[in-house]
Amino acid sequence: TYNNPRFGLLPANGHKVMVEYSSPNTNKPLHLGHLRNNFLGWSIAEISKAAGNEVIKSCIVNDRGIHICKSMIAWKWYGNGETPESTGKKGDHFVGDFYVRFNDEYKKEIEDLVTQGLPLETAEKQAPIMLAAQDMLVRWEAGDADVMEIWKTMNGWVYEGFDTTYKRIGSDFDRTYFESETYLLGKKMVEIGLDKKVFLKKEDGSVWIDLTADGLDEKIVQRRDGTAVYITQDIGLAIDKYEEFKCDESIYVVGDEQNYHFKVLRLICEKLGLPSAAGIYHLSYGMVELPTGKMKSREGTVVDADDMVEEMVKISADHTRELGKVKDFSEDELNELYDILGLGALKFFLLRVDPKKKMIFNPEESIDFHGFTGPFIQYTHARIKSILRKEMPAADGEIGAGLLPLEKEMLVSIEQYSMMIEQAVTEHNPSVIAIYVYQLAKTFNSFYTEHSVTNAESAEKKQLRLRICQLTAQVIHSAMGLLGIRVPERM
RNA sequence: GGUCCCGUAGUUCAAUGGAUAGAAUAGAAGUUUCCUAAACUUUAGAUACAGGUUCGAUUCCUGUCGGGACUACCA
Repeated sequence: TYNNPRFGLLPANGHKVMVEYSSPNTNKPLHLGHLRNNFLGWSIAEISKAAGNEVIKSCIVNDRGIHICKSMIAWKWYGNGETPESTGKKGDHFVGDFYVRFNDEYKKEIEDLVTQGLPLETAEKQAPIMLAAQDMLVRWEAGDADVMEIWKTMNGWVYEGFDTTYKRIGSDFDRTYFESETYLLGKKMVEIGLDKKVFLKKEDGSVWIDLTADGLDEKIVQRRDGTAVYITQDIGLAIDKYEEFKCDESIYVVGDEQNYHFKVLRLICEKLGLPSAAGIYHLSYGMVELPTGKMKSREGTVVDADDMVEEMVKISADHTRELGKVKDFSEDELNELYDILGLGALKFFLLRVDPKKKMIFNPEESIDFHGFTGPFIQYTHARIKSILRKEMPAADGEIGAGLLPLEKEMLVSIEQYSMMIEQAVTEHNPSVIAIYVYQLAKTFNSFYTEHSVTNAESAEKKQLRLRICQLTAQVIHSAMGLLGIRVPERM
């Protein structure tokens, strides 16, 4: 029979898993790379839930550090009291512009110093704007009131911008951590590590760990001036997270450029004897690159996340209007459809490839709406729904004899769904789901062309095919849901 | 210099050491009196190079060439 299908509802694995993703910096807006990160993290979390795990989605906001001080100094020196409101800019873009400004001014200052006869290296260290940023970081860690006020104000602007973007792309978190809250615990661990002789203090006061015995180098964990570096806060965060949730596994969705960082982090946690060490898993995903190479914010070659989303929605709107199939939709219904299609195309594009591999995005060629794409699958769903609006299958039924090849293929394909979820969760790989649901839709389209449902040869055939339609629509809806992609009733 | 990753149709992506290396797109040729042609059908097109292990290599090993990441008192 074909009743009571299992839509990936696997017996509970019973693991408690934390998925950490997004990890934005509060000195610049999100870009295409963040979108891949967000979609991956969100999807991995949902797939893990479907496999029966308890999942906590978390985000670590890198809200402190020298890079944050850079945009703060630039705003203080060149901002003239401007705000996002006064300029009409989105908060994260507003602050990001000052980060760019810092680098421009820094570059100028270096050039000036070099023409004055200083060697480049010295010039880089002595440029006034850089010294000011470093000084500001020290004052930040000391809790200087003026610095804290600028910091809170500017970060507030950025969070407003991020919230808008997250809402737009459907990203959400159960728990948000702030580096400004975890770095102190990290610094405390530096003290403990020194006592345990895991870390060593050099003559100038900087603190290091010697990992040469593990095939790595020496790694700094605290600066000469006593301020924390990136890894310091990550040590604190690992403890914080474990204390709060006691997860079996902590998946960090972070780019492969940080492979070394996570090797070091895990080693340090092990050497400090932290119980969280064993569960650290770095889901190392490949960078999104342009045909010209890596995206670099300093060279203005980043693809902005907000722009990207709006571009995709616009293309889907143009395309929909051109086809003219939903002329009876209201303004709101149309806008919702454009969002569903535009974001669907974008998410599917980023999730259909193996996370481990870097991928190339060519801004000259817009993301496709035909073939191995989100809209292809969404279209298949809409077509099925069109049939089911006319008639639903009876509650029960038998497959009957004389199953045609495409009918059989559909039933087999539908059955495979739960296996695919299992594979996807084991491999931490949403592309398994994307490839599967594409194959399912593709097979359905052949089936649809070959066999009529409403005008089937017999009443039994009609029932069977209606049932196939219903099951296929349900699997598409569910599988696309695991990728964070909605499917329309009509398009 | 050291460590690691990558190189598959014009392009973007697939292939636990196994059969004729799969898709999509761009190209060529077709399919709408009948459930939505964002679809379907047909066609042409690729493993960087040279060795080695193996009954068998896109996959494993060595070398060459080409590309990238990391090796920061950046995050």
